[in-house]
Amino acid sequence: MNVEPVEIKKGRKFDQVLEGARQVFMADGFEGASVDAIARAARVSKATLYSYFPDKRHLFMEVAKQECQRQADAAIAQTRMAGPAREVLFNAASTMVRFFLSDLGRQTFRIAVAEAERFPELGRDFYNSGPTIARTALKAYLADRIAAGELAIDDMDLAADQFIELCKAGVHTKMMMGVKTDFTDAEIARVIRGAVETFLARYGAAG
Amino acid sequence: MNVEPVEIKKGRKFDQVLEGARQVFMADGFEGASVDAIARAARVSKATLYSYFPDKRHLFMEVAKQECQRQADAAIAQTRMAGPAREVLFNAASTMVRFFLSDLGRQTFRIAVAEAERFPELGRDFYNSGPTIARTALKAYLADRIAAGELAIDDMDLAADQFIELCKAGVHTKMMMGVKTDFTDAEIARVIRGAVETFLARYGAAG
DNA sequence: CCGGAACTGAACCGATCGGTCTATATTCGC
DNA sequence: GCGAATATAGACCGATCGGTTCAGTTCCGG
Repeated sequence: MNVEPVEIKKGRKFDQVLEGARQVFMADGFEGASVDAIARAARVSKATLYSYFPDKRHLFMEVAKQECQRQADAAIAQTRMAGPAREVLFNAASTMVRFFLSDLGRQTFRIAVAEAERFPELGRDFYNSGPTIARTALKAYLADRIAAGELAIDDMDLAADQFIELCKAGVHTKMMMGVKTDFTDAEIARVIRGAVETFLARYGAAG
Repeated sequence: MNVEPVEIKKGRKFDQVLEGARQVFMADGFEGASVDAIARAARVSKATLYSYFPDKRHLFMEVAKQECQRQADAAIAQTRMAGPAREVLFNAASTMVRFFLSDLGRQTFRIAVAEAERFPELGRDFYNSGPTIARTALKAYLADRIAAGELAIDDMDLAADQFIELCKAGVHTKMMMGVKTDFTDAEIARVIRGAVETFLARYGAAG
């Protein structure tokens, strides 16, 4: 009876390989990452690496998929989705903006966009594990507040997408193109407040 | 007496090279494009190509810069920036959304994001020739409507960025990640209307 | 402590790529 | 039509990369 019932994959260094690959892929992208560099980072021989994965592409896909799940879980756990709209939306916006601007968020987005054409299914996985999760959670909350009479929304899908997009205003594109990489708390707060205010101006159930 | 008085750069095939490079770079990105493929597309020998540009990197930068200028000019010429807010914003949103969703817009954005880390100055050039132009024009118009009493905006930079971002709601990320690549006119119209409505709900000078 | 599975490191392979070079051919000003 | 500038095709080079192979070493359950 094995203490570790998992480990379906045979081999001791499996996790090492994935972790090394994660580091190098996230830092250098798919093309930029060499298999030798990954093997080095994982402190594993190339032969071992290739005993787990048939090729570089599959290794990348595995890392990407795993990374998506990790992000989605973290994001969901972090945000409390109950209570008055202004406060909850503020927290949600805060979480989103800070994720967009984090190293992880930046690298993930960059890789997803850059590799989506090479790996069609990868883009879909990224999207469904990231934006879709946030959107679904947000929509559920919005429905709740509509029922509570606090919001009035005709097109919930559009509203959710607009809110997410508003959280990028002025910072996301700038960062993705390297124009500005560091933002002060004041700058971030401005974007967050602006997103919430604009969203509520449109969808708040004004008297 | 030459019919073509231009050709400041020495060499007859200069434009051919740039045009070929444009095609291949836009189709395959920086890494994906091989110099041989570019020479082939330009119907020029590699030696000729290298007589104009010291290396692949410089060639790419030149193409990128030129492409940015072309886009900015087209966008500005296309949009009429005068008159009532709802109508002008509708037109502006229409132009922006359709550019985002065009092949050119998609490829440009993808390359800018993918290569911004490798070429820091490239990202800046892209941004300053693209989003900045749109933002500046938009801000000028907004100022005009504020003076006319039609809009009330405290933070014009944020407002302009929000409007641009609203034009991406639900379509841009989806397309960049390959989740959905074709959009019906109805879907596009929905995003445009939504952007204008939300923007005006927040910034319209309500009675 | 044995035997087999897992791992190693490094050499190796074939392909691709960016870039150079050369010998020849074409163009163009004068 | 001459001579210089420019263009050509393609061989070539060195480097890198993904992936394989192999002889030897380490690990681990029984």
